[in-house]
Amino acid sequence: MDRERLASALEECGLLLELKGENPFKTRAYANAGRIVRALEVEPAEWIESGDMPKTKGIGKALAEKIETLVGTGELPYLEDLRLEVPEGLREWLKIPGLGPKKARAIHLALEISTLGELEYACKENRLRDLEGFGKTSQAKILRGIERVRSHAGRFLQSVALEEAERLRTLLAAIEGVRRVEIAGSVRRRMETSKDIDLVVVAESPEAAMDAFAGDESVHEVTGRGDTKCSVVLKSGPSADLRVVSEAAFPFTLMYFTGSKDHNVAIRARAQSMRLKLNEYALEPVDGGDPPVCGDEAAIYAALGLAWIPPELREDRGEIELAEANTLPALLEIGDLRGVLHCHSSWSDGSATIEEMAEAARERGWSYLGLCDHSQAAAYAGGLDPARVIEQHVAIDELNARFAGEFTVLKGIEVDVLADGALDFDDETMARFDLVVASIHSRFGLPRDEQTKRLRRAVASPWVDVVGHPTGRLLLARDGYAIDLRAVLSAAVEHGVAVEVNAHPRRLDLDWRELAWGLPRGLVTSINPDAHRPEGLDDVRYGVGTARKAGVTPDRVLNAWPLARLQEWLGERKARAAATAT
DNA sequence: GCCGTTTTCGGCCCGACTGTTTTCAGTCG
Repeated sequence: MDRERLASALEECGLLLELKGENPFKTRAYANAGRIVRALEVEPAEWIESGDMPKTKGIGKALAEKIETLVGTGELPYLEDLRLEVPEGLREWLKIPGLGPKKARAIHLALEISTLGELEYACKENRLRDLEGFGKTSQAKILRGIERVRSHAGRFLQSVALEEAERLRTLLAAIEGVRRVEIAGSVRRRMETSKDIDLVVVAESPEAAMDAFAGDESVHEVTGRGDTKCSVVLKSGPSADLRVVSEAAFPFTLMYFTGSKDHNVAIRARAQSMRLKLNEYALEPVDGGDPPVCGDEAAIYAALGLAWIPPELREDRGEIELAEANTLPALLEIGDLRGVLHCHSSWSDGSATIEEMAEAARERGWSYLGLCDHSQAAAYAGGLDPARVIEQHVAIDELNARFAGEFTVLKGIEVDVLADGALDFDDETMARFDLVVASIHSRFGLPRDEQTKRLRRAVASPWVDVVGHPTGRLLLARDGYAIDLRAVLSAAVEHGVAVEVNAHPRRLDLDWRELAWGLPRGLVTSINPDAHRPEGLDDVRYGVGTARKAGVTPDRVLNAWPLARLQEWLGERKARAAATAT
């Protein structure tokens, strides 16, 4: 049993206990255990064998026993029983805004229904309206919520959420009397997907700020409004919350609503241990006395004996300890990028010429572009055969001659990894490239062992410099193929191969959690836009967000290196590969 | 369920908002 499956099983226990109406702290203990497992550095079996498992904070006697059973037998009778007790459809109800475990349970018991469809029907039949604790308004709200669950599954890509958040920030900043406005929440932390958008403002007239926010034409519906908070649903799908606070409270509110929840809990516990109380308005001594003056987030962290923690790292994954020791990484910034690798042109499935792509990269201040069109096996994408490769290289040589050293197009390829792990070209053709990205585009359904073996074999090929979108996931659409990713990452480290962070907002693959696992083991990455048109180059911003979440510093990113260093690295690899091939 | 330098029971982060209620429980972040 791997970490993911163990964590899911524990979290499912927590969820089912919640729906059963158990002690909320008990349910939290299971959810917490799930999080602990997901953040493990080792496989569960090793965790148990080493004897560390029962010693882990948050794992007591009961959880230790259940984890041993799960890992040992692959099953947990306790969970099986819970599943029988709680109908499956009930879990879906929790995605409906305003419907939590207590109310879901109350409806289930009173009306003896348990699916989304039944709930919808019950609302339309006015059966919720007459239930104790419910009414006409909440029935209508639940009905709208069901539609929302169906149409959007409740989460949105970072690209959608960030774009909307930035537009709203601009809108609010332009209002007279608005002194400060910032994006908070998971968008600020650059999560790969977000449920909603959070904004915090300081305004001379909160009314005016909320009026502008609620009245904007992008707003579909105003779902709540009080003295300090206004909630809306946007036409584009996400909901957005605006909070208006005083100048003095601003940094506290910003920090609070940036989260993550786990980070906040840990920070509050730290404050408590220092006899301080932290909330979204202030930091105050428990025993009275003057609260420390905090004009910005950095001052709040400083008052808690910590260095300022970049929002992307606030996930309670060790960042607080680093901040305490003042050893937080100097994270990659978008301005650190010197070029991009892995882009397509009209030679395969891109929509722009090589020159147009190169010019677009130049306009963005970069000095090189790794052109990696598809190889022949990707026939659906117009993959190049060996003859077309030679033609393309002539075209690139001509273009580079015109750039006269001011800009360089690298002769790359996104070579298909065939089902058995072999590359899509023979050594003669492979030897022609400056840069090789190896990706899987077919046979996603292979068994986990075979898929792992396949990609490990590709990583071990001396021609390969970078692994492309290593899991093949499409966010909110398709899970990645079954693979032992950490085995692949370990192989990449062993062979000095980089693993890309595919920056397409639908991919963000490699996942930041796995990248964070690889970094202390020596993993090198590359922020690859995988652009199929010039504007696609701007997707690197999402990849940079992902890299920052993982704690990536510029020295670990191929395309943050100056061209000379990159070429030296690629040249050495190619020389070794050529020697092996003969 | 877990935890413990006030330790084996009693607390576990905490405040705003909503919709239902005449004083509050549930949800959310």
